[in-house]
Amino acid sequence: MCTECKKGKYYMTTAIAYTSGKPHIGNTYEIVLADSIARFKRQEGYDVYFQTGTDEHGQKIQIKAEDAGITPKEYVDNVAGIVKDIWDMMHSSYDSFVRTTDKDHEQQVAKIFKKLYDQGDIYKGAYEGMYCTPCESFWTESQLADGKCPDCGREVQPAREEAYFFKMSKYADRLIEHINTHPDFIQPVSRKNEMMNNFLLPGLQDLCVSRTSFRWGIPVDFDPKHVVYVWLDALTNYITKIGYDADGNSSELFRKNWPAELHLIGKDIIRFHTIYWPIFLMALDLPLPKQIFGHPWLLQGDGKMSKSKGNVMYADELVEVFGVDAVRYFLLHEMPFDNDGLISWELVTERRNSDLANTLGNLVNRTISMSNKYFGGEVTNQNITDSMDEDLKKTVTNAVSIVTAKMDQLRVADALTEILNLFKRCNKYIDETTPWILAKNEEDKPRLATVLYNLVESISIGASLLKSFMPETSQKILAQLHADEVPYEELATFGHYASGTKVTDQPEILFERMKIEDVIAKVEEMHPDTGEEAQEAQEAAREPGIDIEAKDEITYDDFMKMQFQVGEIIACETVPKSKKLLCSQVRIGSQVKQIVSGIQKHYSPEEMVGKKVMVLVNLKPAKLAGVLSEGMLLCAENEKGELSLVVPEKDMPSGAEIC
RNA sequence: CGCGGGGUGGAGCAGUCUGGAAGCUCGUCGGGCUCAUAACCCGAAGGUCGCAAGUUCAAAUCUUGCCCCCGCAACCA
Repeated sequence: MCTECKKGKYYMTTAIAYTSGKPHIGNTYEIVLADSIARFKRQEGYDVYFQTGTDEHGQKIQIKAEDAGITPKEYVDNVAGIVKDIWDMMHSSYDSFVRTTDKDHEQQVAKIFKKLYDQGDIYKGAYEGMYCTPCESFWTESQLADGKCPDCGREVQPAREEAYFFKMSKYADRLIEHINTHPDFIQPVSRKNEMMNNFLLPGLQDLCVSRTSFRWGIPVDFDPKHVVYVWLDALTNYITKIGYDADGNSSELFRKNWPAELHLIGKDIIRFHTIYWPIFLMALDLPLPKQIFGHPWLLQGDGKMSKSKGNVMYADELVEVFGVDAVRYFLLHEMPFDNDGLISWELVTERRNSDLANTLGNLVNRTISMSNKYFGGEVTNQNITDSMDEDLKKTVTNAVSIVTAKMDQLRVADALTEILNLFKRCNKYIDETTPWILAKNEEDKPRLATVLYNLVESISIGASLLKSFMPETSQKILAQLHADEVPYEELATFGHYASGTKVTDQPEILFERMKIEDVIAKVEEMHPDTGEEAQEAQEAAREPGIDIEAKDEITYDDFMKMQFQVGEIIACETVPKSKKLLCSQVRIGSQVKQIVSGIQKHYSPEEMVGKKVMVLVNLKPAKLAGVLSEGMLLCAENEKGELSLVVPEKDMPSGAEIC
């Protein structure tokens, strides 16, 4: 037990990250958000237990591993390591990192499955529907497009797959009752109606909880050709990892911490957390979590960068350019409560400059310089007050209650804004009191000392409040001031800084201002090779307008690996599930290849037909939106992103080699 | 009618549930100041709140229709 914790326990979790690949900045957002909440709760005095982790089973991972020629376990070990590294790099203060391949988890999931089966909540049935073999997917009649697979457009066959199902309907009324009587259960509230109207009120369908079509999962012990399918495996991590035991021998940790106070998740998986998870818990006769917060997404904005690169933003690159706390600050500050947020290199740079370099960093720096300049660094409270001090003190001492109120509503961005307002108020105070004028008259020195004391004290309180959001920066500020962190309970009072203390005589700049051009240059340096088309460079050389990033030199042999031929488009149609893709049948010599291209915005299927175009023929085939693509049509792209197919200047026969 | 999100001064957003003087941050322009990281402080300009109709004394906010943008997960080939 935490003896210092006066406010009781607080168990919170993030969703576990799927280990199919390196998490991008949008995935990383969640852990930072969760971490700031966890740290703040600790600061408030709660006994926090904070769990995160990785979800490591499933067909996709099995396939990825096969492609990479390694075992699924090797594959997820690697990715889980990457995830953990990123979480650590962001200074996440989790208490526990669960992996769904952990033995204890796997054992409990198998036991839970058995228990639910024995008590009749899980039954054996069959998944019936139309099956598309290449896509390995079942579809209901209503999902089919013209009687064909909505993904790839191919024929489907009626099929049956044996599977276990969970009887959702049995618990639906109890869940509806719970949601109605616990208005805070689903956050933001707007999501609640969505769940009720779309899923609960129309009647819940039973959930398929096992699969036989792949092996990479937790086997159903009494029927080993099945593996437990995603949700019963993934969601249960919240209880298994803290020591739940289906046989009733749950650990101390579990008995103390369950039910969770907060599940923090992305808005895309709200349904699973607010419907299936509570019902699983009811079936296990466990209490439900207090609150589920479905946060919005962080989308990549369209800065200058993305056009030429199409690259994804990752936390490690952002940290390398901006530093951990600046990235944390951006993620937390920029993310609104129930709308999606935007991120781009430009936006982060601007935010960092204006808020962190100008408002905060410069404030700390100028305050310390003045203390050094006027008093040799010694900060003494002479108690020569003025009416203009009152407003400053009020802003500073009120901050904690406002921040706490915002945090209680999980309005982290608003909480941070409030702390920034405190620092802005300090900057204003400097202008109001004009210390450089006071410094000119010896008789004003006591007043000047008081002004600087008030500033140092205000900054100390602000830095203490900042601790949960930007731990490193908070620490650095306090260190430069030689101030102690102000305990949470005392943040609403003024005057903790020990009068007569000396601040550092060598202030370190907290956040250097950055130029957008420098940031972009640095980013481009990190992406020496994006594997884009070479002809873009030729295009750019001819037109005066466009320069693109230079790529590494290649050898003649490299070039000769690529086979280009003239292809004639003999048929073309849109790809049903996509808004950008066109699927063309391209005749190349005597054969016909199917090629998918992201050019729907620029060409209609009709105008494609009959064109003779440049085709990269020996590109490894891949599926786009479920449709097989066996090559690439070459296009030129201008700065607006407009595309033009590259065609031979004179008429050439289909199949002619381009070299 | 696949699902979902959105259209508010140059940029990013709040406000919409619970109608009642259109707000925040950044940028721009002007002024002030000089302790400081070309920073800080003050002021100003700038908006048919996507379009249309309706309800109302009153609509960004409620109703209906329409237009447009974006995302829907793994290198848009």
